[in-house]
Amino acid sequence: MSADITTARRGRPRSEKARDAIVHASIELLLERGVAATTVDAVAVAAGVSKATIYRWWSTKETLAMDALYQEWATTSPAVDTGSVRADLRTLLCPWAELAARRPYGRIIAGLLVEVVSNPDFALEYRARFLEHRREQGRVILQRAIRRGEIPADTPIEIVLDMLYGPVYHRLLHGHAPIDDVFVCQVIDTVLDGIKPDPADRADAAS
Amino acid sequence: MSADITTARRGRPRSEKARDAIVHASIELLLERGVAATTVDAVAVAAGVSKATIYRWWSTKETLAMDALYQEWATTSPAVDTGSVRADLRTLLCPWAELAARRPYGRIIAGLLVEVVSNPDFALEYRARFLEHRREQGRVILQRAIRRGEIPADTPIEIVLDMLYGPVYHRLLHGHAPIDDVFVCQVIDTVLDGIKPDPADRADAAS
Amino acid sequence: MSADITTARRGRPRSEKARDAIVHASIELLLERGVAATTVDAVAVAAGVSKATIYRWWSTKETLAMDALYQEWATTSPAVDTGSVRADLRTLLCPWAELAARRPYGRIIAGLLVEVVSNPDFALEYRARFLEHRREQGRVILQRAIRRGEIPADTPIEIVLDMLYGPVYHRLLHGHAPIDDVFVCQVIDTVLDGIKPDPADRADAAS
Amino acid sequence: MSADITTARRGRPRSEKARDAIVHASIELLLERGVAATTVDAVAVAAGVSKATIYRWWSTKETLAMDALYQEWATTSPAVDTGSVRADLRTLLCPWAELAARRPYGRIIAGLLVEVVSNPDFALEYRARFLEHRREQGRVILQRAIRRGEIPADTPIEIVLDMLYGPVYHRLLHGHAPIDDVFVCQVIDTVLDGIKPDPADRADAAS
DNA sequence: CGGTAATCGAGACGGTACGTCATGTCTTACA
DNA sequence: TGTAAGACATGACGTACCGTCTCGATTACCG
Repeated sequence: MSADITTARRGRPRSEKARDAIVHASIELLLERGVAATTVDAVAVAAGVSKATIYRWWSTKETLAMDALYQEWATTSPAVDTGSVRADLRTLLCPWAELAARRPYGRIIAGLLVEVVSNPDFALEYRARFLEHRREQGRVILQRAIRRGEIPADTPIEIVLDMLYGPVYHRLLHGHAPIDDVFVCQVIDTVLDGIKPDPADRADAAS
Repeated sequence: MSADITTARRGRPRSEKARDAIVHASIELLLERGVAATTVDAVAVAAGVSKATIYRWWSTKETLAMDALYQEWATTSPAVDTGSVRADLRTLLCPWAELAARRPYGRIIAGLLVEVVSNPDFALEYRARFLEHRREQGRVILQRAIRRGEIPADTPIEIVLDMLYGPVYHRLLHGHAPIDDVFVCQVIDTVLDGIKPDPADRADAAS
Repeated sequence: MSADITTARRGRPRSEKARDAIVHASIELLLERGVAATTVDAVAVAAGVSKATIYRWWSTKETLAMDALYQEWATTSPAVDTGSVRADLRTLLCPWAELAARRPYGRIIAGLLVEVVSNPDFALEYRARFLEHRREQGRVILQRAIRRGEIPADTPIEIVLDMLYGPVYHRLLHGHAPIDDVFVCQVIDTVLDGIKPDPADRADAAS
Repeated sequence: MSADITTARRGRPRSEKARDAIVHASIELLLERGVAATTVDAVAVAAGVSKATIYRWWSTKETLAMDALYQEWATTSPAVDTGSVRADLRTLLCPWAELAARRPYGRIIAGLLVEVVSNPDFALEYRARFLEHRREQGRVILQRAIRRGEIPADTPIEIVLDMLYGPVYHRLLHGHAPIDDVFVCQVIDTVLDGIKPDPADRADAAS
């Protein structure tokens, strides 16, 4: 990942100032206009940088958009152990949902999803950086809950994760309803209540 | 809404053959390549139609993509009354999920969402045609379930709808896991079980 | 040219009103914008006529422009016999030059010449209607002058005609200098004086 | 006018190879088809160049056509002093007329005149490059002839120039007769003889 | 402290799709 | 059959963006 500190690199070193300016300009333009309407030329101008410098470090506009989004999106609240699943999940999801709602990140995510659904390599990279990291934190919480006996041992964890993140992404991308704490808490509650049901109610589920 | 049957329309009438060819060619190209990589020229050639004819009826590529997707997507299974919520929801969601999984519709939807998150007018139209119609059917089912006493009267219906559709869209757009009947049924079961919880478990929910 | 009055033509007869409106609208638009910038649609709208009606009677825009120009341009002052070549030529050329100078006919002529230099059939038609008619009148004057003994019998008539019309067209098309009576008369005088020179001056012409 | 030799020019320098290829391809296509039928796309393909590169340097097709024509047309025979007006004018006009007759330059000129008669700015530029340069050489010859006493001091030089160039352009654009040395020499002779007439013949000219 | 080498800015380049526009044809219903 | 209305195929237009490239200038290290 990081260059060997003893390996001296020849030539002029990469300008960190330029990198920061590019990522910063990108995120602003992307949030304002979305991926499609953000041109690399515009980023270059806004960052006070040459277009060649951008393409030297990012092979496509989407790769740059991914890095730019990651910069903001990766503020990871560690999966703290509060003692209860419910609180753990709230601690995990609420700050993230708040972040998602604060600015139109949906514009960038939608643009990246276009690439995800068509470009398998990009999809791998995208999921690793934006989905898997957060899912892993949820997974830890759920497994801890199993150990604690809060939820059944046969809980379908992957599906539960989709039920926690899916509704938030749904509103983020479609914009038909707001993403607020009430919404997130209700989702968490319903999921948690749903995975430890009263057996008596499930009589008709077998049909 | 309907044209006056006695009012003769002047001029050459619109070619329905051309319209069909355009929509057909579009859906094929869109599924194959996605919205961004589908060019209007390519649609025109594939449909054996002039580019001008396309632009006469669809102002943007996204509008055309919406119409093309709608053609396939709008196969509405009416919200039949099977007698139980669980079966009603399965009848509603399973065929739709199967359809969604059969071909890469995610490619088109992602392309349309790009427009949705940036263009409010388009978003209204999109939601009316692709979200609201299906949500309304789910709403009917849930309200019937309330009348039957299967679920509480204070069930937060809109959130429940997001919990039913959101996870499916999540997998459709991110492609991290398959959309099969097991998944859809599990989502339905968890949601239904979650909205009629044992009151005793909710002690900490009030905080 | 004209339809046989005894031949009964089936169906609706051609609308002379439409023909006039088309030619009239054409000439106005052509003078205002030139041939290239005048669209057939615009002519149709201005004439209150269908585009199909225009194409029924004129196969191309240029053909229509030719007819429209001819309408105005064909005001033929008959080659009157005043008794002297000089006066005959003035009577022939001055009114025509005045007409040419009154409105920007050069715009239409330039547009037609584009077709002339590339389309031999059009060139034949154009020359027959716009050049040959006027040249013939000049030819008659010059031949009369030969019979009268005003100019030599071996006068190269075709070249003389080019020397009379060429300078006027030159100014008409290039617009570098005005076309007025002084100019036209000077051209006539110089040509007439040039074709009956003092033989003594031509000593070096043989080299 | 000339760039400061010490001022280093930033960025990739303009490709002279591309410029030459564009002008070359243009002149060939223009001569073959005329201005209207020459598409910028065709020029780009023939020159092995991007369309954007053409539009970067030439704002319109006509501007490009002007540059392309100028490349060939600007072969200036300097106004040599042979000792007699007649020979001077022949030396000036005959090679030019030969050039004009060799290939269908009329096709290009007609196309440019369309712009000349409608676009005043273009007209200025066109006249400066294609008319004025040659007229100036004729002017020099005629003024030298006045000093020598070969022609009257009050010779209307501008009109004489129109009488020398006009007939050639007339045949070039209308194509009704060939442009050969006999024609050009006859024009020169007639004009020269016409501007030093026998005063006795001009009796009726004053009216 | 001068050479080497990678970076940077500027901006021209080939390529490709865009959405518009004009031409000339065709298809209706009406006169 | 001629006409108005207007949809149609064709194809060029001029613009815009992408990602590559070629310059001269800059900035480190390395010898």
